[in-house]
Amino acid sequence: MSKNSKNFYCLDMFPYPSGAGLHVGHPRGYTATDVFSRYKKLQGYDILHPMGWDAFGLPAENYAIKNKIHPEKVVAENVARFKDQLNKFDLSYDWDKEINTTDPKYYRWTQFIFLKLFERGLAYEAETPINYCPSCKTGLANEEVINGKCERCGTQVVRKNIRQWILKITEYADRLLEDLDGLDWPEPIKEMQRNWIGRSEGSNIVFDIKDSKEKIEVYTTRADTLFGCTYVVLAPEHELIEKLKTQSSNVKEINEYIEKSKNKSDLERTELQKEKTGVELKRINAINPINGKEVSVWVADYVLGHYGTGAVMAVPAHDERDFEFAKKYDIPIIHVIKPSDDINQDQTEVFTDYGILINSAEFDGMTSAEANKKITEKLKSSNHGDFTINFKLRDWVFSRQRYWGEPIPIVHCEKCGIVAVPENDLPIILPHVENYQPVGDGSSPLSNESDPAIAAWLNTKCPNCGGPAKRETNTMPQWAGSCWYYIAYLIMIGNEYIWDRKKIDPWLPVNLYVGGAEHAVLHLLYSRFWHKVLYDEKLVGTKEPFQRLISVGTILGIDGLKMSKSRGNIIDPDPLLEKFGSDALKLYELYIGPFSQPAKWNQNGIVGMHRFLQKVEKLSEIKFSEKNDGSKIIINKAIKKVGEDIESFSFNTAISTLIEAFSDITKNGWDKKSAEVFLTLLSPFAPKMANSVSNKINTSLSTWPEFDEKYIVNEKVTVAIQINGKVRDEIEISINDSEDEIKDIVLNREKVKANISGAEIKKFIYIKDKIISIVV
RNA sequence: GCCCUGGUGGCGGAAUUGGUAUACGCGCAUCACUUAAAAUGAUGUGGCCGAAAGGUCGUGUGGGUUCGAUUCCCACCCUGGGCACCA
Repeated sequence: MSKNSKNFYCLDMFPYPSGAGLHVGHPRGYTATDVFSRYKKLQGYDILHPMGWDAFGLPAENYAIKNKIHPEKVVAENVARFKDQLNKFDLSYDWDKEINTTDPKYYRWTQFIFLKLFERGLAYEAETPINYCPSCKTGLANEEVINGKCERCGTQVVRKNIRQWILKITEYADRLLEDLDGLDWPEPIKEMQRNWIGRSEGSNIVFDIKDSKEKIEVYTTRADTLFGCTYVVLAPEHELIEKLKTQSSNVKEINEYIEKSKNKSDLERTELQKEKTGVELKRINAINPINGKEVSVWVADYVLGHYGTGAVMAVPAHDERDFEFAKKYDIPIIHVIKPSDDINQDQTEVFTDYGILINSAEFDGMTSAEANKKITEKLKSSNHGDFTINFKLRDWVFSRQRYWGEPIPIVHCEKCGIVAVPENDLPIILPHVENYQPVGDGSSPLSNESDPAIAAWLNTKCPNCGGPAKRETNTMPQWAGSCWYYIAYLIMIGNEYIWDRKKIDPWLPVNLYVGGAEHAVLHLLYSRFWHKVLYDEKLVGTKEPFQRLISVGTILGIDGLKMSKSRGNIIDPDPLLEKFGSDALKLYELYIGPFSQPAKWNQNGIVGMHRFLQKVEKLSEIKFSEKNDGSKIIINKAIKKVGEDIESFSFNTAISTLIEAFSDITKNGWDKKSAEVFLTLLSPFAPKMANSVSNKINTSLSTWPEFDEKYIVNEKVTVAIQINGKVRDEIEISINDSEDEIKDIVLNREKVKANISGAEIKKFIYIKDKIISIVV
């Protein structure tokens, strides 16, 4: 079964129901999807436009801890409040499909998907150094670290070794990258995902070690610079160091250095201002496989252990970092690339661009691209190198040492080790406990056995051998629930969720998905990953979840800054709704500016929309006249323009078209048909007013009108006359007039004659419908 | 540093493939209605010169291509976002 072409799935990124409630910025996206849904419905589509709550996660939990109210209660209260506020906007949501990620019936399936990941070997447990937020007291995913700080609270992240569940998102790196091409998403967001995935084509090159069987394999994208390699560097984590250091004369120094860099956070290690440091593995020499030259071997923390092979060949002449390091430690610098267009370049500096090879034996004179290939091929023939591909994307740290999340459906058995909970035992319900403060030592609050409520949950039987076992106490991150919620709406029947391709396939992929660009590499990457796993499991039928994505621009406070409680610049929609009504507020939400761009709130802006609606209201009092061509032309042009603008999310211009059409027809005279069409065009934006007026004048707004081409084409048009590039006159012409006819008329006009004042006409240009340009 | 946005009146912003820059809304000014104010309606509203007609300068800055550039090209400046020792 595949997507039903009559079905239109119009989806908002579901909100986190925060305690602060809605401000005027939230409904911008909701208003847009509302307009779009209503518009598509008028076109005869079956619309799915659901809403729900992404309610697990830190804010509710932190609020709960602070105010000593259980998160369950906090969430229930916030949801009620949010929903109440949202309803005041008169949005056309299918509330019978309301979902909540904290509902055990819901997270039964979140856990189910985790089991699928586990079965496929895509979820594994590991104790590795990860990013840890000391304030939230939990591990974080790479994507949740912004400039070295916790995405949630802004605290500086530290490195910590904690037992973690990790998802192998890297296994899907290629597909996540490739399938972006087929998506109708904003290019900048695709680009952000591409950069985050960070595919890089290069070569692995093997350096033998002198008087040893060990080898160092490095990754480089610049095999063309291999002749310029004067040392190789191992990351402090590199396992080869253990083997090599015993033979070097400065073991103590090396150990100290490794110990020191272990304690550094990623931020400290990558601080740009920071001077590079490193230690040579003395008496160890590596052999450059291309020319047999011996080079020194170093350990330095400017090389990352988790990328490529954790080792690099250093070419100080053609890499900034190596250059800096080589200068500091007095390592030779050999130039092997010259810029193609500049033979006399100053060879004391670094040159990092591609160019032409020099000092590279038989490769001299080749371009970088050519040499890259040829050098790697030569190495390949002697088993000292090959082409390879690397990704920046790292596996997803998936466990949190926090209470308010989905329990991971795993038990730890003394005999059997890690055992998956059988699907029939799902959901593993998060126990209702009183003590859920985070601990901070890398353990979860759910491992505190001194609390009897926790102990009762924690101690269980192994599903495998029946012996004593303990539940996994880490919980899932907030992103888990939102990874598949667009499917949850489809499989919800009554109050139950039943996974059924017959329900899913007719609606996927989501036709239109609207939300903030801040999720470009978090939610939008994670859910694409899960979706692909579900696709491989044949649990969904499409490779991608969201076909068209539009990002909504943030609405800023009147001070031009992001609205926040602490800045005190939050605009509460309630008084505006009361004074002007939902129609006017929604109109202004969209009229304020281009949809995907940020916009400053202006308290007065809504007034114009209110005035417009008041005028529309008076339509019910006027006497309709006979149809006339003037109004027909206006309304047909409006049908075309408003439809196109809605399709392209240019709501601001759609609304100005409506305003303009209204005042033009008012000047021309309203007939009933024009009024009906106008109200239909208005109805997605201002449904209350449109329907109320339509009732009064006794028409119905059930179908989106089609425009009549013959009223759209202009027969007469006013064009400007330019003389030497300056507008000097304008003239109304019929579009069927020939250029000669027009030339005749134009050149005899008084203003034109005056401006030419007898000079010779060098050129006469007539662009049909647009302009007449005379050059003298 | 790299990648991506955007820069147009007092303000938010319009302008199809290069073709009358400033649509639409806000604000402001004048007028009408009113005892008055609010609300509403009408007219006007980029700068400069001019009584007007009209002229002239104007889309971040400096160049270029073109009969014609907000739009295309080159260099630079600023705003917002993302990434950041990824070899």
